[in-house]
Amino acid sequence: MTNDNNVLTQIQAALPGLSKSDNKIAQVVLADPEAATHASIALLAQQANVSEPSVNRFCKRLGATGYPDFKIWLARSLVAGVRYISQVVDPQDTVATYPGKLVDNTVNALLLARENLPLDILEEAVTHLDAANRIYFFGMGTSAAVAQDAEHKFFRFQTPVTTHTDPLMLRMLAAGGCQGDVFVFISHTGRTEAIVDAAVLAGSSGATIISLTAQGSPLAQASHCVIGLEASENTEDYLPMTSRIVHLVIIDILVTGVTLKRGESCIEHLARMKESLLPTRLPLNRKRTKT
Amino acid sequence: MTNDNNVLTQIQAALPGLSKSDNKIAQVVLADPEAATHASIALLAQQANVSEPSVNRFCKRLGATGYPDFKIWLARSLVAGVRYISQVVDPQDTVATYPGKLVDNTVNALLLARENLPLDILEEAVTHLDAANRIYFFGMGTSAAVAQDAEHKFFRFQTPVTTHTDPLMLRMLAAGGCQGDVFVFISHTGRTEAIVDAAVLAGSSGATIISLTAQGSPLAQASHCVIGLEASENTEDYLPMTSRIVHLVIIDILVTGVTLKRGESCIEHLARMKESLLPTRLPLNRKRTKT
DNA sequence: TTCATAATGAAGCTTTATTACATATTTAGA
DNA sequence: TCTAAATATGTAATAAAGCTTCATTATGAA
Repeated sequence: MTNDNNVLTQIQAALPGLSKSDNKIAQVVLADPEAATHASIALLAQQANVSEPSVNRFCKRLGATGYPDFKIWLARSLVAGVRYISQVVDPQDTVATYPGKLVDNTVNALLLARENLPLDILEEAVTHLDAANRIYFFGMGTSAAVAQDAEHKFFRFQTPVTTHTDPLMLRMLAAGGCQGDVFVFISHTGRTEAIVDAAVLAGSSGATIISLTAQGSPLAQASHCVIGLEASENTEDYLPMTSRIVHLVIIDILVTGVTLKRGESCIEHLARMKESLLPTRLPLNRKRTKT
Repeated sequence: MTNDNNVLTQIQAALPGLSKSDNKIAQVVLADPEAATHASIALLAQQANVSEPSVNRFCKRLGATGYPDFKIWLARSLVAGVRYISQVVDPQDTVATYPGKLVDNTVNALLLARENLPLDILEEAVTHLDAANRIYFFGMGTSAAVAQDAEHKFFRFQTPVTTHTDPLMLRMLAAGGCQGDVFVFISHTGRTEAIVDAAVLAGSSGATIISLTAQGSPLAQASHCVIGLEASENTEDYLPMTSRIVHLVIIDILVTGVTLKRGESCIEHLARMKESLLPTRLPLNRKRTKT
């Protein structure tokens, strides 16, 4: 198999340059990939009106070693009934269909991100964050919630952390940055003017600038350490959905990275913090009445 | 196959009651499911030190029609290299391993949630939110970020929305609730005292109480409409990670539900809001220098 | 200990997939 | 427009893989 291990998108991409027989096979597979995983080569050949060797050749051309191997790859492109292709919610959708689509899209975005995780850059970011004297998270709009989540996780380390959304605060803080400060800018588009301006300002202040944003965007260009993500296609029509989820998982990765770097003592510290919350919790299954 | 279409968890669950040979086969499969999907029945039998018919019987006992069918089910339990079983990050992990594990766990949590989406309750929640005169989101700790995200999405509808974390505010707002108010409580554990107290207070105020929390928790018991999620096992050791992601996707579902319910005019409204942000964005790829 | 029951493996059989080769189709050049 | 090479497709034989039957071995209850 090639580096793209999703057979369905691969078939779809190859569709234009396919021969007559291959095209017929592709149609049958795309029409019902689920069924194809259970069909024998004879059945699939019959459904596509081609010979069995044609099916075999089709599989090999796609990079599989043969038909059974192809079926395995195909099965892996179907996640528990999830089509590994982004699905757009449209007005015809009902409660029976759109929730699954939304989950599927999120899962797809995560799987895509997983394949393109920039491990070296993540490691670099972890090193910066671990060594930081002070960490600032900046995000606006949807990314404000991501920044808040990041703060909530990072404040558990001994390093001081703050989160800001006010553009004026951003400018002042950015201008006042110094060696040992780490600024983390979070922006899906990487084109929010206030964020980019602050990043540029911070760039000439001696602070380290990490950004969680779109590859190649103005924000990315203004950063020392870019955790760049491929923008997903058509799923962010009116509200950013999948991108913020991916950002949050990246935050998880950074937090975990710092935790691992600091070792045992840090884990004890985390355990103590968790313990501190116990008195705020009710026992499980104790029904509360009037208070 | 049975109703549980994840072979790995199924094997793990069946492990105790397995015969000697079956156990050996199960060990080999669990040790490297990826490899098992590519192995022939002869190879797998050899690796497990059992005969080929034993492998065949093992597959049938698990509900497959035979070995090839078993391999297909197995492949579907491995999503693009993702093990459909939660993996714990341990101190031996490096940057090459833990990021993938974290993504995998998140994907698994989402797929688990997808299979157990309470569609009728989601629809009910959408109906309440659509009809609300006023919406309040309450969440503390990690759930504060989820609540903020929810506010950021819901404020786009014409309904007034606010988010709060202050326990005193919670109590006052809850006590002052009235018909037409919708309170959305977000809590992973469902046992945060301040949240549960507020929910109980709000319960006798005429307002509608929706909660996004653990099934059967005290918070769930105090709510009219519980979007309950199965707590994931061992992945939330020191920091809540996957649960908040699932909550965010549920928020997406609720937002989308209300959008669909309101129809065309609402989409136009969303488009206008999106358009309003354009002036805050820099053009793509324009490099910023000093500002 | 003995008998019944379940588990396992060996050998042959069936199904399924692959290869080799022949035929048809397309494409490029004269 | 025709011809020749290259490519695509199908037929038939071959090889591989998986399955079934039955004999043997292990296990457990009386």
